[in-house]
Amino acid sequence: MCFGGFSMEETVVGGSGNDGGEKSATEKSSSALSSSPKSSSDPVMYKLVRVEGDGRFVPATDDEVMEVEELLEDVKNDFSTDLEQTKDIIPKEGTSAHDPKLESPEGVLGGHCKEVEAEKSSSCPEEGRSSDENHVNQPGSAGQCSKTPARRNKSGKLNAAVLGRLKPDFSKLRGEICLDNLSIGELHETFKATFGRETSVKDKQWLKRRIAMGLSNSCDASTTTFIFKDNKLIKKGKEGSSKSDGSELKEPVLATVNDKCGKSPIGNGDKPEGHQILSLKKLRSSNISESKNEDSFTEERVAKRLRKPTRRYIEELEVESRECGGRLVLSAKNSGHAQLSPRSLVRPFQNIQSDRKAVVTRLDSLGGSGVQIPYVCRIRRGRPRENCMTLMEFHPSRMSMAAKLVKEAVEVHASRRDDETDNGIKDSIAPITVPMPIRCNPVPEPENDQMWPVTIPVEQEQDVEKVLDSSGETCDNNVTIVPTTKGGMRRKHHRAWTIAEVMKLVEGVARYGAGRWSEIKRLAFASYSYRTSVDLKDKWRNLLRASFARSPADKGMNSRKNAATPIPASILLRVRELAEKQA
DNA sequence: CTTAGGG
DNA sequence: CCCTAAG
Repeated sequence: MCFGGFSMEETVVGGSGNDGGEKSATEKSSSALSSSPKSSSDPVMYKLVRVEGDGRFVPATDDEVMEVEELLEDVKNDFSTDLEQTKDIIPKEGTSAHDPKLESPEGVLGGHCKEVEAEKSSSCPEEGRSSDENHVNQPGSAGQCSKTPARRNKSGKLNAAVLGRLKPDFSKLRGEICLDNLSIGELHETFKATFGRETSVKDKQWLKRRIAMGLSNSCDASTTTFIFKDNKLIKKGKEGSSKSDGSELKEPVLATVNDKCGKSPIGNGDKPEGHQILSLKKLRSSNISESKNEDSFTEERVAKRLRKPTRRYIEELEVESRECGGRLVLSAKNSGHAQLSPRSLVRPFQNIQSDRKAVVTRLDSLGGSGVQIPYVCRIRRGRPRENCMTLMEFHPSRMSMAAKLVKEAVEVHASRRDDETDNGIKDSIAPITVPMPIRCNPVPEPENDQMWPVTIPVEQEQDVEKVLDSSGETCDNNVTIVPTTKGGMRRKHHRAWTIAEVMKLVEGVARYGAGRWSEIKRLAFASYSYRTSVDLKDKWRNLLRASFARSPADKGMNSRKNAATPIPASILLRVRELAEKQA
């Protein structure tokens, strides 16, 4: 679980999001910092402190304490071991890990805790490992790559624990895992520990793949140099492809995955926005490679998937992910919220700010508004005009309503800008204001269907069309939901063609020729920003069909009530002429 | 991005 | 109407 990061230390950090520019964070520190790893049964006391920019610990305020209290309350019993490890996640100046557990022969774990600090600002895997040399005080530590994953998994486990109030079973995640030998129940446990959520899937194979991928999903598998073999991660390539050495494979099952990936996508401390975005890229790809097509998944496949999945693929993935308690960004985040606190839903934006790691966000600067929105893939690129009602109907999922609304708001915003550009209308756009309470009123006016108090210019052409539109089909309220295969749903916004539009289209075809759709759109359809060139083409196709089909004889179609714009025969005739002329 | 064609 | 493969 490399996103929706909600590890203990992060939670605490988030709880004190009152750093007014001052780089400070609140973290808890263990009063038993020096305790040995085996003393996990010892009573441990935790004190909430803020870490100032210089590393000093400052006692937390009462508010801060209260912020985290209930969280800790719920989980502290489960964290006898977790907290033990957390202490090494919380970097402390000059503290070196004495934990023998943390000093594996490879120095894998010993080094990483230092790196955490510097990782805050380190960069993307493709750019190579960040060379924040100043922080690595670990002589003879193993390759940098191997450190991070170890931490990641550790954090991942913490996340899982906090998110799902689950007791992570580290023994299952530590060391080599032979998923083959696990029973369904054990697989479920492992799954739980890996993803922080339950699963009811009984399919052993599926579980194994999920878990395997889950453990390796922190980066795009295609960029790794590891492959799966017998449910173990094996480094492929020159350096000992499948050493039976064992020592090399012990920890690596968890720790090797990120060879090239570098740092953990999980948030540490104050992360620059850029970092989040980069992480998200990884998240997306990992999501993609993680699920779907489970059946055709093979070991090598991890490294094989190079082609960027199509949008539809992603959508379907989203659906699937939802169905099985998905790990997709939003779903996962939301499920986490649901379990964490109902307040989350009430104040989504505060959460974004205070629990930055819990809500995967990106900074969106559409219209210069600079809104921080939950990261979602924009499925719609064209005309995202769905109003709230249809939206809600469409997404009965656990996807956070707030997230959806914000998403749509931004999309609408974006589309509006497109429209303006199309029409050459320039106007300043008011900053998006996202209402905290979720209220949606169906707005009939199509060009005003954004549900946000956003000031946006209205094209005057709309009024023109309203006049011309005999059928009164001006609003695209009629966004129908069409079922797709795979059981998913897809929005289909329909906007009936008016006679005026058809006439313009015919005229455009006559003038510019069929096929020059972009020309026609630009010159004859400048007013109708919602008609794309593809729409024109489709409509023309339909017109052709209609004109040729109906000309021989006006057959029984008449009885049918053609409420939707019965195209006048004259136009049809014209269409036929044009078609023959061009053919 | 545009066009063409399938769904 | 939507999606995608080709220019």
